[in-house]
Amino acid sequence: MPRTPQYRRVADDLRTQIRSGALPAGSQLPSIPNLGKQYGVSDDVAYRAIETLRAEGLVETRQGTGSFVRGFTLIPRVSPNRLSKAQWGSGKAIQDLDTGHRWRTADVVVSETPAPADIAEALGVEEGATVITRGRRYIVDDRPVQLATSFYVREMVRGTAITYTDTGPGGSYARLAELGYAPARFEETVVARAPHPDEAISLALPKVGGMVFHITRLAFTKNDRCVEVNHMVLDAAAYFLRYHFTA
Amino acid sequence: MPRTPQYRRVADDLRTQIRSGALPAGSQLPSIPNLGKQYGVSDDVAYRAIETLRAEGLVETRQGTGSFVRGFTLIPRVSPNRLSKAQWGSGKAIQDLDTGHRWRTADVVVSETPAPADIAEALGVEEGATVITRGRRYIVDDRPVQLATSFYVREMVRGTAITYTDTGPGGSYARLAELGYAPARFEETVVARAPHPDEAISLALPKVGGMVFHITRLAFTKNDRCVEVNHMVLDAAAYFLRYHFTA
DNA sequence: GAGTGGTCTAGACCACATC
DNA sequence: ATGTGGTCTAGACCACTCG
Repeated sequence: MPRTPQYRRVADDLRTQIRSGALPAGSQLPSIPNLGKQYGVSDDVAYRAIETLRAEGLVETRQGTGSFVRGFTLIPRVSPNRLSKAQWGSGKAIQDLDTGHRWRTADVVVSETPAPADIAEALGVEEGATVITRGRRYIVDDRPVQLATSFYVREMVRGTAITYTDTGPGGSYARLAELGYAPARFEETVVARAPHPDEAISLALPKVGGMVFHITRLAFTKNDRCVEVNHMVLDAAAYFLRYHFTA
Repeated sequence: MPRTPQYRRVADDLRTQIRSGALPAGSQLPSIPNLGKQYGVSDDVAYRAIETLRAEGLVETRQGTGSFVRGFTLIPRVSPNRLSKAQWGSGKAIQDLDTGHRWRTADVVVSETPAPADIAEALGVEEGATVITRGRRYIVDDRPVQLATSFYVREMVRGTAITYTDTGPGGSYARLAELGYAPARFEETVVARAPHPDEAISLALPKVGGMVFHITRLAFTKNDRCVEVNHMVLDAAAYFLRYHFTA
């Protein structure tokens, strides 16, 4: 008869209170010393109980302030729609489609770097060849939720607005289309993994238990030329992904 | 100057050894007491270092035996292909496509249950109406990696092979097609979350730090009738997902 | 039985946020 | 200054696995 550990008992009890609504979203949990007293356990056990809930994405902690019940609204990311030609063909930014949230981008940085092996292979250039990279961070409702880095073949995009921090109406796909490289199809690869330390900082993830979606998207022209590689790292607790396809 | 905690130093060092190949896949890590002595920290700190690596999916622990470096081969799950009509139209099982691994299913259980709200809404029946469920577990290379439960409208499939444990050549989609309900398009919704306790057991996930993909797939006929809801729970450390779509 | 992982305590100390 | 989270120790005890 494997008796359930104390930290689990505490976590289970708090989880029940959260799900039942007794502890509504945004409300503050009892402090760690208080939890310890309430349940008759040591502070360390109370800490680990909260750590467990944090790993489950139910609770969010602010240093020196307290732990709070998180809201559950996941951001939809509906793939075929957001990349449809109708979108970027007419000046709309991709993220305008992901409804009901206040978007903004930050820390846009464009640079030239040698291509890592996987990027080079996808883009069809030599490993170490110079490629253009566009990095940026997406912030939704004041919460950093996504990092993205796009890679382009330098000769293809040199001197266009893709190399500016503002790519202009319709974004980079509209610019690629103007160059005769309109994306026709996409391939996305999704893995879930723990964040790297720098990603954990940029996305304000908890030190333990945070997870990210790592999505790699390749954009191909109708001639099957790969014209963009986009590496995205999303806070997995903030998003759901939706895909459509036919039989 | 935020000095890095000890358990992190230990974890970082082990992680480096793993990535560098000094600790190859399958090899055993030093025991917790030994780690503590080596790094001059308490056993508890050594434990938490290993706990961190486990949360990152790098290490796997067997009770009373030791901790071991995990392998990295992810199972591909390529969605449009595996559900193409050509597949189930001609007697092939879906998983035959996911190459290079030894598949088998286990614990197939068919039953009739009252429909939960979300299922009922998707299938277009009353909440609580009786639906057919098909649960099963997928095992790859002797490792349980996926749970799946499909839901069907009872009146639609009663008396067909869908209600048997073996659905016959081409599987349930072939049977639906024979009934005039051939799936024409699919919608998949992906979230990453911590496993429920029962899922953690069925998938043999670590008690802390394990993550699952929860994928909900709806199958629609060409008349936009939803004929199947499929809930899948995948060990997120075992899979990568791939999707194709057009602009 | 000996070695392994897993849980727990009491108390200590640090870092951070708020007043 | 006080209260919050976060890390650490030394030692204890339990459960599991293997020989």
